[in-house]
Amino acid sequence: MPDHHTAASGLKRSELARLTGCNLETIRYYETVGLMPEPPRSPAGHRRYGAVHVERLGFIMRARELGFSMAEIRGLLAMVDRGSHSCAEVEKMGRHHLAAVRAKIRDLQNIEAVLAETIAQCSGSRTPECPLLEVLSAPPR
Amino acid sequence: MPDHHTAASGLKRSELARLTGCNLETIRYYETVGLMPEPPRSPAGHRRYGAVHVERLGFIMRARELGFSMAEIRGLLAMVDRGSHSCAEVEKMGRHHLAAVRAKIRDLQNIEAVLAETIAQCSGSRTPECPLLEVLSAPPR
DNA sequence: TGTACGGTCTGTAGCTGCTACAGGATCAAG
DNA sequence: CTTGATCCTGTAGCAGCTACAGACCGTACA
Repeated sequence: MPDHHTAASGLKRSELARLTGCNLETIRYYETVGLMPEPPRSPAGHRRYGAVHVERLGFIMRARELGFSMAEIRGLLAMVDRGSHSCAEVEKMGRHHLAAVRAKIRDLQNIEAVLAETIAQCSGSRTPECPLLEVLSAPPR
Repeated sequence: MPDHHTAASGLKRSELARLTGCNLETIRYYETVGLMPEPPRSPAGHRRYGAVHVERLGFIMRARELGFSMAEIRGLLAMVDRGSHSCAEVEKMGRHHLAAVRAKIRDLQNIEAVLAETIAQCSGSRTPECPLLEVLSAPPR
């Protein structure tokens, strides 16, 4: 069997990308901004990733999926690295982010209500002018 | 009475900003990207805005508040300018945008659920490790 | 008339979180 | 040994602004 890359040699960037589902270029981006550690290089200068990098990238991607900003992720990773992460500190960040998410949901729900209401008036198509354009054109009373 | 700016002379940029609540620099930005028309200039090259610009900027700001993208606003403004805007076309854009808003709400609600659930486990603080960090560290099963 | 202070002008760089090239080096298969 | 895929770096672009530098301008006060 073709055992190209042993544990010692490590994964190529494209392999890490496939494995994690992360975009190829995004990996390099995470390295340049310091979220991902710079991996060791092959003699020719090619990146060789290990299990550490797979885990780290997974962490970052899950955090991104939960909407954490890069700055927040940096903070989370720092706590992980320190090892002695106080759960309270992590929880605080989590609560803070949760509040932001809820605020965003409320904003969008307001938008949704206005849009839905306005468009509902539209659908009769009996009205002479377009209600949506009227809402946008009118000063907010 | 100090009638500085008559209808003929027009508003300064800072006045338009104050009047509409729009950021000063943003007005120039909207001009460079073609959302706002270039205003006439005073002999010294200073912008002089009229009622047209006040209305236009209001339209843009209300559309932005409803979450329309610049491209969409460009489309809406084009319809307004054509005058012969088919309400059906506007409605279609509106519905499309509404769908996008609802999708975003759903995404955020999923995030909210995961975060809230995880953090709830946190608050006991009896657990040895932080549940949020565990969720982020664990592969998605 | 001078001068001080603020407003306005332009161009350009920065922000977030990526994505997409160009142009060169390198690797792996045939 | 050649070909094609992959890798490398640096750089520019996207949305939607925001902020600064450095040069003008315009007005109030003395």
